[in-house]
Amino acid sequence: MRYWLMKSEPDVYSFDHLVADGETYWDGVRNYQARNMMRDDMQPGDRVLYYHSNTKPPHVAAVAEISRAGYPDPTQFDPNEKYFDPKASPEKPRWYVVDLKPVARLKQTVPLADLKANPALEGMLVIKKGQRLSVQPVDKEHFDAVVAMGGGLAG
DNA sequence: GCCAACGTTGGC
DNA sequence: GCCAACGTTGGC
Repeated sequence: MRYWLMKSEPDVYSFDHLVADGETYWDGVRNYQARNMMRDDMQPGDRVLYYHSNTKPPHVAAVAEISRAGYPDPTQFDPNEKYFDPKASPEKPRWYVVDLKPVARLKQTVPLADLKANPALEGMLVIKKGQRLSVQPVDKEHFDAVVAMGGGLAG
């Protein structure tokens, strides 16, 4: 099993929204590095730190789980979609999604500043300056440390 | 609102 | 194939 961090702007798609939906496909990723991870590396059962970006403060909010491995992003084929890609076709898809379902909130959210302040998280991608990848691999040790910083899983 | 970081595009 | 221009991300 692998561990990941996925960023979402809470105004766009918060963890609460995921809970309300029960499950979602993670559409709209248009970055090749992130695409490759979703297409090639993510497997059902993998655990995900659900990170809220572009909010004050940015923070890890919850844990989610991959519920379906990578498959072509349906939004790339639809001209009415924001994420339509004219260079993609069902025969030659460019972009991939995974399905995600909620596991649980952390008892307390963990702000980015706290992640940066924890020496045990040295090397974690999300705390690096200029790191914009919206899907990132996370070491198990780092994953467990972040969950512990959040007081464990709620409920 | 600013701007650093960085990925992508397109002219040459 | 280089690289300048441009667009986006996302913290601050």
